[in-house]
Amino acid sequence: MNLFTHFRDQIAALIEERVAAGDLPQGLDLSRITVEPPRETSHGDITTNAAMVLAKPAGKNPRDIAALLASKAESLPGVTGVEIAGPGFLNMRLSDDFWHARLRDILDSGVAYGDSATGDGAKVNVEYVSANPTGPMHVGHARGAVFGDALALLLDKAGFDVTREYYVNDAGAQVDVLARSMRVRYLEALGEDIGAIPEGLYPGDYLVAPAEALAARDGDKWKNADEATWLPMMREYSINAMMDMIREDLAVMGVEHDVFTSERALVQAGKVDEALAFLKDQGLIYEGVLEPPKGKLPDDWEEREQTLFKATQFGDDVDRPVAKSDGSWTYFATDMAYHLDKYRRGYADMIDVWGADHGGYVKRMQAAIKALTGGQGQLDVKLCQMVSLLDHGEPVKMSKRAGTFVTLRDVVDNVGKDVVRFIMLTRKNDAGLDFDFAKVTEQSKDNPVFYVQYAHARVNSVMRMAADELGAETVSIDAIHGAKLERLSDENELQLIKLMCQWPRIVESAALAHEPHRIAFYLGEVAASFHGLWNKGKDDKSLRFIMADDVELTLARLAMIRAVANVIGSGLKVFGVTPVEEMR
RNA sequence: GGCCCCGUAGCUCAGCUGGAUAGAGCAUCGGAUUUCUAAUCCGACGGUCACUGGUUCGAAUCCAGUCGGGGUCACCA
Repeated sequence: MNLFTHFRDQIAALIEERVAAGDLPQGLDLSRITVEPPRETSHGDITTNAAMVLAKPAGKNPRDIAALLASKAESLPGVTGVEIAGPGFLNMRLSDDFWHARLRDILDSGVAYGDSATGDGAKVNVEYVSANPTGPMHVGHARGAVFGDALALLLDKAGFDVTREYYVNDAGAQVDVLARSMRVRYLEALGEDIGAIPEGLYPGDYLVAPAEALAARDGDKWKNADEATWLPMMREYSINAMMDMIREDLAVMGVEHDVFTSERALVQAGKVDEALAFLKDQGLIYEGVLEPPKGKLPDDWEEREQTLFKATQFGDDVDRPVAKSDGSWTYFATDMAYHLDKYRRGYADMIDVWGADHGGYVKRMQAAIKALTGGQGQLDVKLCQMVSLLDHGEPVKMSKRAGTFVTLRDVVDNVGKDVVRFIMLTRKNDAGLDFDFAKVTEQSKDNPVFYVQYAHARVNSVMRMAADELGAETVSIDAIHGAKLERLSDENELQLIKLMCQWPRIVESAALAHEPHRIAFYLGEVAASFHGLWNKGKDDKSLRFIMADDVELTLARLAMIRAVANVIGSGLKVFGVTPVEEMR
């Protein structure tokens, strides 16, 4: 239960009552009314802006409206006090019983706590990674991969029907380059002296193994074949080999897609012709000459007639070319067809995760979707900024040529997938991110992964200790679930419970905003609150979780920290991070 | 030059899509603790939310412009 939406509904009902009673006018718009936790805890447990929002349309003073609602709000179940404050806030205090009941909810739900029906089963398509199938994944891809994956998990938790998709860019010129590079390695595998890899081909040694496998499978069958014969074959073979490699890299990170869509297949199925024909029918495709960009002119600028899409009609800055001079489609054209395809598969809601260097591409894609779906489809593009790899504050040098190229695999092998995933999600997607090998593996509170994981481990540690001290029977799961939660009356304990009760609300807002990083900050808060309580037990022995002479109180406290583990476990699950039981 | 993102404490960043006196962690300073519950704890200092206007009951948040940083800019994906 999201208690904030719960009380929002209650407040809305109160308002309807006043409307029925004639105290407030008909037809008020209640959509802007919010119920949220006040920033200042002295203002109570929940607060609503209802009176202020309604003041103008109702033609009344906000404090008068607040007064109108206050007396009724006082008798709502769970509410123990109501105050009117400031310009017309309605602040409410909730009973300890109410909070204990919410704690019970957390215990009963386990890591499913926070699951929400907000999405109402609506279909959402999240496209992420979509790296070119021309080599292994590097760290730059990792952020988008983790972000997209966590966003998908988050939307899923919030009740959306999510599909994770990977768009395979296997139609452009670069896969021909890949095929040619593979052929060189193939000849090498057959024992030929290939010398240096020719300029313009991919020199990476990741092609060696698949080329050897090909030579082992087919022998010298392709050695003297015509290009027209070997090129398509090499292309297909290489793409498959690279995609296998990419899938493996992703699997190491725990990233799995539901659907892989091939650009080449789209083109071959005529989807691009179809999309373009549709636009042409609407008069949105024309032959024309673009103005040169304002300011400095590219040196190789020449006036050129091309086939253009009227993107300007849908909010873009210039019209965009859809065909190359050799007659093939531009990337944009096939991408239009791809997004139309997604829309037709039932995804009016689309999310694309791209690198920030593709920012200039957003407007045209959104313009295209507007045109292709008659305004019915929606695309939110999440741009991920660069990750700087550091070690003890010093940049890790990355150079393909020098061979110090850091692959995703290297990083995961070094620090583990859980650390990579968590750290990648500790910043907003559109902000840069430092990934310092030394820092992210440090066991200190400066390290957010450690801090959060440690809280989870500490809960389990206390559980083990309780079993030792009091006997496993005494503190069994059943005993904990049957605990007398009303024994939790300390202010700090109640604060921790209240914080945990925000989890459903955090899930919903993060999901709707497409911002998984909020979860990382929230988990940090829960961990801090829990560690804080634990530390208080050092000074004040009566606050320790395990009170040997008061089993009833111990069980209540164990229930509380069990809930902490549930909330943290639930959050880590959204991140695709495995909670640890123990740290040694 | 056009467009997009960013600008919040000395540093690294939050700020719940418009709420009340703008928060946290480092760092600095001042105390506590001399040990075990498992990787110390508490407090203080610190702000023109880049700037200027606008929208309204109310703006760090939305809009316009200015300044500064980054990205990007016609057949590469």
